Amino acid sequence: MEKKSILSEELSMVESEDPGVQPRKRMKREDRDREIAAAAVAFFAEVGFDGDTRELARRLGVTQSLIFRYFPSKAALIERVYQEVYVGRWNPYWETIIADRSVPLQDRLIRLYKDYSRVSLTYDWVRIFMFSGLKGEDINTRYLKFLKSRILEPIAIEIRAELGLPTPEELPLKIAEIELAWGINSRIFYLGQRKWIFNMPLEMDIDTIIEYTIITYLSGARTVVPMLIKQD
Amino acid sequence: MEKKSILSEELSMVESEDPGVQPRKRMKREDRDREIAAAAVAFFAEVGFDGDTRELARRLGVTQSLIFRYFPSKAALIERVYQEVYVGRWNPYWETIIADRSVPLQDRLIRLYKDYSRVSLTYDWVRIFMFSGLKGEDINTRYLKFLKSRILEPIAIEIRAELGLPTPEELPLKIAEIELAWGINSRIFYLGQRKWIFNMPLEMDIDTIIEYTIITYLSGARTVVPMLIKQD
DNA sequence: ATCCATAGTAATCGTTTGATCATTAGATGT
DNA sequence: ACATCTAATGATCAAACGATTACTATGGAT
Repeated sequence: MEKKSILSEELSMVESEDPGVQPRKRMKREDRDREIAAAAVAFFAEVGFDGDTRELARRLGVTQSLIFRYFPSKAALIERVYQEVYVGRWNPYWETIIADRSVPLQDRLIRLYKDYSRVSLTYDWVRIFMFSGLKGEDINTRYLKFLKSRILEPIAIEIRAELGLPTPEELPLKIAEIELAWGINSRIFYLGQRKWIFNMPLEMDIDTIIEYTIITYLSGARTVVPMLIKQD
Repeated sequence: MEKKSILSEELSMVESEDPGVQPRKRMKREDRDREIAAAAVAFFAEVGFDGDTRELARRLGVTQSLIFRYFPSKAALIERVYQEVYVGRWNPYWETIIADRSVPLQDRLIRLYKDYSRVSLTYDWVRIFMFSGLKGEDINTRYLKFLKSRILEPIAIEIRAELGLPTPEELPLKIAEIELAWGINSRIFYLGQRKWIFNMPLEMDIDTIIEYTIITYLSGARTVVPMLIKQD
């Protein structure tokens, strides 16, 4: 692919064979580390975790062996990608929005999901999430369990309060109530899948869809939740 | 892996090294073709399309080269998998359920999605759909466009009728109305993802969740649809 | 019983890919 | 200007993988 003659230094001022050939940048260990990690997120999000390290190196403008001087193995690099995406992008603020009863529930949910979608409806996030899930990584399971306890169950609790129904202390949350909250989440996440995986461009503004989604669900909840908490 | 001494024929009656070693089955071309295709669906659903043909052959109990005697390339085999899954499993009956106004809309939708879920919420289907989507195949886009025209838009039309609102001829369907139908679909499909990709076992019966989902959506639709068709 | 079309195999080729290691060169302190 | 530390390179290995080809053996027709 790339020719490197012995005369290359004589030609160094003239050579412009490739637009992306820097002479050889020497970066601080920490900076290069972050650069590789960031590029790996974008690269694996695009082609999946079977993407080869040579192509990743090419996009970084470095040699393939350099990647292995920063990460002991490809698996370790992928582990780092998970850290960047799952751990690094969680915003604890989301958890506080839900519980703030000085704001109407509908407004809270709309604000929450508009904000959440800024992170979880990005190209990188949606695709990494699916690639790692399909790979069988348990980090997805852990993430969703975390999401369930920090977002979905709180939503179910707030719907109880909104409808003037018993608190979870008085009457434990039914599984079906949590399923309802899963419903909101699945609706939103699927928008990202349509856009970033299935190549079905959304014909509406995402924020507007989120508004309709929340309104629809709250309206549905008013009918369904009183009904389902009466059952055994 | 597999030892084959010159004496193997002498031992042929005694040898039981592997439970799965048949002497060498000679099948009719058409049967073997279908067998390979079926095994390929299950295999690629499990490991993704980067799964190697040697492993697939091992599971079939044949040599790797045999696969290439039935399919000119791995890409052709994958194409066959798409045919099996996308084309082969669509049931035109679904389209007729929706339009049957002798049955209450809620019942029609529940019946439709219970039946649809028997196909599209299987291990193979969910995973093949995601793997091919992530691979960038346009068959997913085509499938979803088909689904939109055959299922989602009809649902939006029936909701209009149910609520005594103008027909699409009188007032064209709004994008937001179709989005609502996407909402039902995403909710259902996500159940399959939780179960078959994210390893989050569902704590409720799928059929029951489908019932609640339809009820919730119809209830939400009663509130939202009259609201959104009034807008410009 | 024999023939023969063809289902199936074994061996092998050329790439691709993760990983290793000896060597080169860029920045920093003195 | 020089020495030194180490970031970065280039060459290479071994295993994995898609694909090809020459050969083997099975079962139905005669």
